[in-house]
Amino acid sequence: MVKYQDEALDRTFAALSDPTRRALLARLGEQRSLSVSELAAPFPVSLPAIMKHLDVLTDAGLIVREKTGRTVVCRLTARPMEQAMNWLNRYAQFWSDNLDRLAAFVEEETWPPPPSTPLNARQQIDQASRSRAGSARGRKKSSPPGRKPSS
Amino acid sequence: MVKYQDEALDRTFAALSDPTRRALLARLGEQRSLSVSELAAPFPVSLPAIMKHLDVLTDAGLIVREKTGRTVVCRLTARPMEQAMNWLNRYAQFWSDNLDRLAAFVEEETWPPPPSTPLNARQQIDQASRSRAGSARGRKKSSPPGRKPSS
DNA sequence: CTGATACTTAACCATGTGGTTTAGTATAGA
DNA sequence: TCTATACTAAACCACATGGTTAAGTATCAG
Repeated sequence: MVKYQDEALDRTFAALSDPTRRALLARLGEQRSLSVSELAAPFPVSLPAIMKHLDVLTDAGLIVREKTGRTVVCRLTARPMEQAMNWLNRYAQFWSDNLDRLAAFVEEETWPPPPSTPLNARQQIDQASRSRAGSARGRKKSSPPGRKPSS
Repeated sequence: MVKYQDEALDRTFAALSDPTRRALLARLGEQRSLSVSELAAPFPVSLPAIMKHLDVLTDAGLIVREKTGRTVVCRLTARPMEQAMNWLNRYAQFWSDNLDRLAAFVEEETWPPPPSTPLNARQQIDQASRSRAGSARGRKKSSPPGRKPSS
């Protein structure tokens, strides 16, 4: 039943797992619509390589392409991203919960400084993620208000 | 500079792109700690196959394994998930923004019926996506923008 | 018509992924 | 000590991925 969603998630996460593709999406996020060659220009790989990435993104439903004359412009679509977000959100509090227990010995690592946290979009989302956002980065942080799910 | 993060995202998204691995994570979310064989039991694949999945998850930093005697238990860690969330969040409104412009002709597609909308997490997100959420699943069957490759 | 531009297809290659079976190591228990 | 249990390692396979080069096809500009 939830199978279609499942496959959509597969493709979405798989599509997002490549830095080139994430960069492509990011550019489309800023420019809203770019031709294939404009899109490909900044990357050090061949056009066909970019084409394949665009195929993957199209396949995942993350972008659409429309041809006008001989040029093809790409634009973002959002639904799959949403699904991905939903999946992550669904388990978010479980993770934060576990994180608290693990925090002790996982808190080393090589993290770069808080990277801009650029958008206000964060504000909406933060309502859902604050509970762990705090504990995860600023560890220490006593038990977050997040509810204890199991047991 | 942001390179480490980048690779971490690669691995995180890649790890999440497999349904078996998502299911493993989900179970760990509910049980908090399970042995390798307990973890593997419900799945129709061989133990070594599960082992490989666990390798991938470990590699992505999504779980940790600790050995006690001859059994190995797995637990979740949360940071990579957070990063993934952050990445998605960062672009969330760009997408919804673009989606609004696209809504018109993207509203076909083959999406399954509104599937349970399981968590309240959705409510927060909806603030960002509502505007298109409605129009997006109208499903009207116009011209499928899905690529017409040949000819 | 000619040629450049914009994209697509095809063929190929190296590597990675998800799975198998088979064999191994290590610990718990009789 | 012997054996079952719990996990790991190795070798192999089919197929997907990310890249290449080279050869199309289609459209716009002269």
